[in-house]
Amino acid sequence: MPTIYDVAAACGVAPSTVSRAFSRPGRVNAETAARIRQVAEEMGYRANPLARALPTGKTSLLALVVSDVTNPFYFEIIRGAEQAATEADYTLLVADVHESATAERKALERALPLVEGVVLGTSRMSDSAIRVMAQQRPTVVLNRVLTGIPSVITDNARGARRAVEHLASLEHRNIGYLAGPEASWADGMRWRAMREAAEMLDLRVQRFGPFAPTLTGGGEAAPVIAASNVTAVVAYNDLVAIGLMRGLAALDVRVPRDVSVVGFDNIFGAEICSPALTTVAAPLAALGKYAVQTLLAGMSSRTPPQVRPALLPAELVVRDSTARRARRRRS
Amino acid sequence: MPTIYDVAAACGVAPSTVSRAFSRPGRVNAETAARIRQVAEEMGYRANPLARALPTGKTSLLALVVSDVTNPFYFEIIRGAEQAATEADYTLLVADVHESATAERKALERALPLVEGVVLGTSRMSDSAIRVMAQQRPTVVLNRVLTGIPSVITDNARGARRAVEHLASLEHRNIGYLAGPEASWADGMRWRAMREAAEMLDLRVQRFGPFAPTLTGGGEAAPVIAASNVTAVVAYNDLVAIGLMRGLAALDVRVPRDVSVVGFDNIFGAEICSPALTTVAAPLAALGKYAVQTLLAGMSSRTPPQVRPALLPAELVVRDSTARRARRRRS
DNA sequence: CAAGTCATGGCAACCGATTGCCATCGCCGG
DNA sequence: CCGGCGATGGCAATCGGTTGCCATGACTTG
Repeated sequence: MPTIYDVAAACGVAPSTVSRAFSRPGRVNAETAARIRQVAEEMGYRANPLARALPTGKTSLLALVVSDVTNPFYFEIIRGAEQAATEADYTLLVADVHESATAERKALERALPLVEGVVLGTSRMSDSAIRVMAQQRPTVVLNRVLTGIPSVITDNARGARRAVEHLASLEHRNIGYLAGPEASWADGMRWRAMREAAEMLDLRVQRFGPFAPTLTGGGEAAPVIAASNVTAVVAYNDLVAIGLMRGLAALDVRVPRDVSVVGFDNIFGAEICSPALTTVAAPLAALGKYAVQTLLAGMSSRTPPQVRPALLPAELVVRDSTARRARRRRS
Repeated sequence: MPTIYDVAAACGVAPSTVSRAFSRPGRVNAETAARIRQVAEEMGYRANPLARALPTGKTSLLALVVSDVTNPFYFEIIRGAEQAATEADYTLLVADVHESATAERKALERALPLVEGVVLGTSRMSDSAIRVMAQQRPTVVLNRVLTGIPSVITDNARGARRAVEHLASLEHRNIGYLAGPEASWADGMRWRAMREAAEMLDLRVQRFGPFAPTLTGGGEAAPVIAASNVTAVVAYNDLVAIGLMRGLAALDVRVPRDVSVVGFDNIFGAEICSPALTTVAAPLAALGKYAVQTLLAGMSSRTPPQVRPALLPAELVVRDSTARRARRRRS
């Protein structure tokens, strides 16, 4: 690999001039610069990003920390984030932390010195740990609010409201909520919004769980729901909802005939499962993209910007897992 | 951030000694080393990976290039790869190239100087381009064979054979294959193995397509299949198979009653779609893990190892999308 | 006791870029 | 004709580790 020294020698100029020909366009004579670039091109010169990063700190690397890469929730987020990063000439480092707070710390420890900024997808770390992190590197948090730290969140309240309204319009009066992890900020939001919406519409809501935010977790909820008197269920997320539907099917409870089910997030899979899942669609790609853009914005301006969390709209996608309440529950 | 110079000053030794205390355990007096480590610990010293990487080239970074992060095919591969990387104290850089050869080149160009090695998930690049790449950095190719370059592949031939045998045992005599992208190495393998297996069992196979390896691609295949005389279809991959099933459902062709469908890969979604998909399960996590391990092995030994591609077994997972051939096709 | 070996630590070059500061030169206005 | 300014290019320090080589001193061995 040729270096600026090689190019400089070939051009008969100093290395610093070569460097400036690339990074300080106006700083060097136009003709000289053109000649240098020409020669560099011919020699196949590429700047070594490590060498550049050492004195400047500009690695052009951003980290996206996700709790579980195999969770379809992240697919579109990753893609959106990567797109925004690429557009800004950054490379995205996706770190999977396997739902473990310790793995998360280790992954961050490893990646932090390399990256210029961090996007924390639904982190399992404590607020204070995140704040410590945010002092080391510009940070944006996804789907969680920490005062003082920029965050991008889905408008879950609105989504939950839509879901409850939808169920109410189908004459459900008795709704269940399948709770996710206690530590989940989104879970709290969703539950609260549901309760409020239910109160407005004069419905009854019950909380079940917590359950693991996985297919298995949803499956475990099935007997609980089957034994309850709710005619509709809103699940913490799509994975749980799908797991629940499969569990209910195994118990011979039909969806949506006997029980209506609504999920959250609209992940890949919500559409292909059977019955296709009615769900509150989170703007996943936009979430990832906007998070990275916010991060980059915060990195370029010296002043910590954006005090308020950015709220991205959620919409209800009605599919086949919700239906008008049956006259009576099956025995 | 304290540096080795700070630690050295605090200990009254030379920076080189501090460096060796960490990287050359035996090279420095045990007591001195212990003292240095102690002081370093107290000062919160962390080696700067950039500074270390500059002279040594050891970035502890590996790249995994995937054609599309949102393709569920990659989820487990990514996880397996990341696990193997983490175990070896490496960090995995996942690059999404959006199914575009040019984006792939650009992403590689950006990442290559940073990483010590590359795993190419189903690459869209030409063989020669890959060979050029492989000269720059140790490379392992996934699901594709290039002589001279280590590769890890699924035993598609065996999988395809199993699929055909399964269909034969269900009395299907007339089988269709939904082809994937022309450029796909796996597509060629699967089709060839199917033909051979069909010949052995005295079945008839027809090739349809190519179709895009997506849900949409599968949907587009539905009318073609409906109009054909095959009673069973093997699709290029699960995404196509699921798309096909949805398309057939829309045309009122029932699966598996009218047509049996088999996919490839056993992605997330194969299990939750309806009917649950019978598919040739690729050992996805193992594939990713083994690819990284092969890469690391190749990096440590100076000699290019492993001439033969590693063949990982594929198994048929029988679910609900295949059934005994009906007496007659619906009109 | 002399010569050789080993353990230990320091010096300084090096990786490849960036950048503050200085030198040179041409040109301009006074 | 002189002082000053802008344009241009070079020098050398710097980022933070790594490592080849050398110096020192202790210990072993014949």
